[in-house]
Amino acid sequence: MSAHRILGDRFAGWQKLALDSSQCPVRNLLDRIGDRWSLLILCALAAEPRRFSALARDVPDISKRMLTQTLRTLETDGLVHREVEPSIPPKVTYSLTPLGQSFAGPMLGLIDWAEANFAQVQAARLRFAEAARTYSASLSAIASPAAKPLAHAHWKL
Amino acid sequence: MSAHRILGDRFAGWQKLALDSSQCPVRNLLDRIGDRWSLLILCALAAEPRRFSALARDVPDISKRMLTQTLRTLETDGLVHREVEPSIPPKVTYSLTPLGQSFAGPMLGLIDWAEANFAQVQAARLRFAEAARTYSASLSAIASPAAKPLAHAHWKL
DNA sequence: CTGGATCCACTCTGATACTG
DNA sequence: CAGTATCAGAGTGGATCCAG
Repeated sequence: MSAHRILGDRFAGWQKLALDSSQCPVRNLLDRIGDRWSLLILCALAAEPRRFSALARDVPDISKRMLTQTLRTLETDGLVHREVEPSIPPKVTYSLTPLGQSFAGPMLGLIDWAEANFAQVQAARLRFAEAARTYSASLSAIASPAAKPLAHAHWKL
Repeated sequence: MSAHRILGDRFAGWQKLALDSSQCPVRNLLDRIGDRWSLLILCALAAEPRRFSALARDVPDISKRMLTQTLRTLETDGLVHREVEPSIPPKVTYSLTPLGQSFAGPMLGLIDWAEANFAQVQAARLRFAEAARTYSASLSAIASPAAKPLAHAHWKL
């Protein structure tokens, strides 16, 4: 039985719960990793535990604000451990918890798919853009001669 | 070799590309599935091809606006196929493309993890909330007697 | 060094009304 | 039925300045 059939069967069971976002595991998960930075930080920490400033360097273009915020959320959810060494200046080291490491498997699956199929996605986008261009060109080509023939035009596209 | 180590090794290779969001497969993928509805719609379509109004019924609380927009994006990326039957009233059926079906595997991995570990995440949140409550209580307890002792207090937490 | 606080711009989303 | 158009509100992320 293929994966997409299993997935479909699974879906039916959610419909009652999905109404309540806080009770749906999938919605909850997406609220966390669906942002711009969580996955990237998780990947960085999977490589090795890092200090705050090391993360700021290695995760491109993230601001301190978002780094702090994202780390705090991941810590709250038990995916990341925060270790404070009370020296001056302070050293704070972040690492993956066992729970965080267990997430690496599914995450890797997702990443593999993304890398393997990115070219196809890009190709699909190009096809779509080309189709839209051709369509609008055909529209403007017949715009002057007649006005009414355009009715329902997009139904037939 | 464990998944989180492999993931870490992978991360190093991105750092040059991750600067350019449009060239990073992972960033691109997140831009799509990171929203509220894409994954839910993909799951619904994995069960079986559906018409627009059927999707609107089965995906809880989605507005027509977001349904249209999300489907269009998924179609642009080549994950969803849009079939128009030019009758009156029109019938539009959406289904997964082969590319969309191939995504079901990684997606299922993610969902399995979410369902298996949701309880742990919730527990972690409770622990965190409790810790915060205890901490702020201890703060207010010593707030009156002395003002200075609070310095660096959160370092020691 | 590791953040917290504030202000601002932008995006995402939903509600409503209209069209072919 | 299957959308599109427009508006308004909430949420998100960034820049900057400040503090322990």
